[in-house]
Amino acid sequence: MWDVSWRCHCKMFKGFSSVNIDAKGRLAIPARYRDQLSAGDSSALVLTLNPWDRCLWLYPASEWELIEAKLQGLSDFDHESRRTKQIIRGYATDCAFDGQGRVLLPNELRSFALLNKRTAFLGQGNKFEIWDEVLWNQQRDRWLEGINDRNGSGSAVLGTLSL
Amino acid sequence: MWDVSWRCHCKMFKGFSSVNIDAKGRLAIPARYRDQLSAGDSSALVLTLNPWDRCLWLYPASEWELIEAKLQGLSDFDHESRRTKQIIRGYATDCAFDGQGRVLLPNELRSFALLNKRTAFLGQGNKFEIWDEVLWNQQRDRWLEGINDRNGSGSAVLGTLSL
DNA sequence: TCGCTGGTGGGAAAATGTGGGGAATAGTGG
DNA sequence: CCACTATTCCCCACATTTTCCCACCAGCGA
Repeated sequence: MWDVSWRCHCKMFKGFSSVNIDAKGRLAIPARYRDQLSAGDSSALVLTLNPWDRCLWLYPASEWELIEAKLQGLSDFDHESRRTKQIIRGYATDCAFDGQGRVLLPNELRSFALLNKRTAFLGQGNKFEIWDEVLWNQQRDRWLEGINDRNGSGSAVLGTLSL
Repeated sequence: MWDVSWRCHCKMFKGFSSVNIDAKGRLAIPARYRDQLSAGDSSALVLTLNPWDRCLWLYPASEWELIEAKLQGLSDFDHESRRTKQIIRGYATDCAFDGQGRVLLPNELRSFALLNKRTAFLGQGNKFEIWDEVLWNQQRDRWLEGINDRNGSGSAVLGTLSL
């Protein structure tokens, strides 16, 4: 059995940025994240699909190692696990940013996530999520509306959450 | 399972202040809170949105760590949990105050909370809430009017509360 | 009245976002 | 195997935004 459970990392990514993808398909990483992402010397990044949402995930290479290990541990006999592995690993792409701190998004990934120009860039703990901005706003608003309706009846998970 | 349950903190924030946001989007933190907020040396703060109301939350960085830990514990396989993480973490923004004790509110957050100039600044235990003043007054009045109707029938949660 | 503290405004330097040219590389077909 | 095309990469230059800092005003207590 594998035990690549969650570790405490110095830095968790968080925060929202509205960024543009230029005509060449380059996405400018907000400057405040660049140091964290290129941990030390290597500016190696891994870009892949989010298996649950129409968006991309961007990992620093060091974090990706852990994901890779976790995937390794998933059984091939379980249909769900097999698909997850295939998607996440199958579309994982090495990338790095250029002198201006931009990464070139491969066409396949860009079209999967329906990315055009206006793009939402979200810190999500060990990774970043990259959404088409319109799509992201829709998701967010739907959730925010829903959360009030669910109030009281609330979900089991969130019912106990005190923020 | 995580057990980051509620702890007793030295200081709980409370109290109301009416503040202005200037033309550059800077909010002046009332001076009496500054020492508490910048616990010791670090003036690090985290600003995010309140998922239940149209207002912002301002945490001292140390408090945010606890929230971060709670979010970390939520599973990615549960849809509801995933959204919660995405929203709260996705909009969490590091900030700090400048030499004059002001914080710059990111545009995204300011427009989410419909903030203009007149702003209500409310101590809420481990955090502050930042409301558009008009909106806050409306919410408050509506609540105060409604509470008479609810008397007796009351909510299950509040039913047991003795103040 | 003076001096202090807290709130407000704004200017200028520095950092960041954006576009695009052209060399290098990879991919394609004859 | 070569030539041609398309893509990727790396660099420079410019416009804009952000950040930092200084100056001012208003209120309060001594």
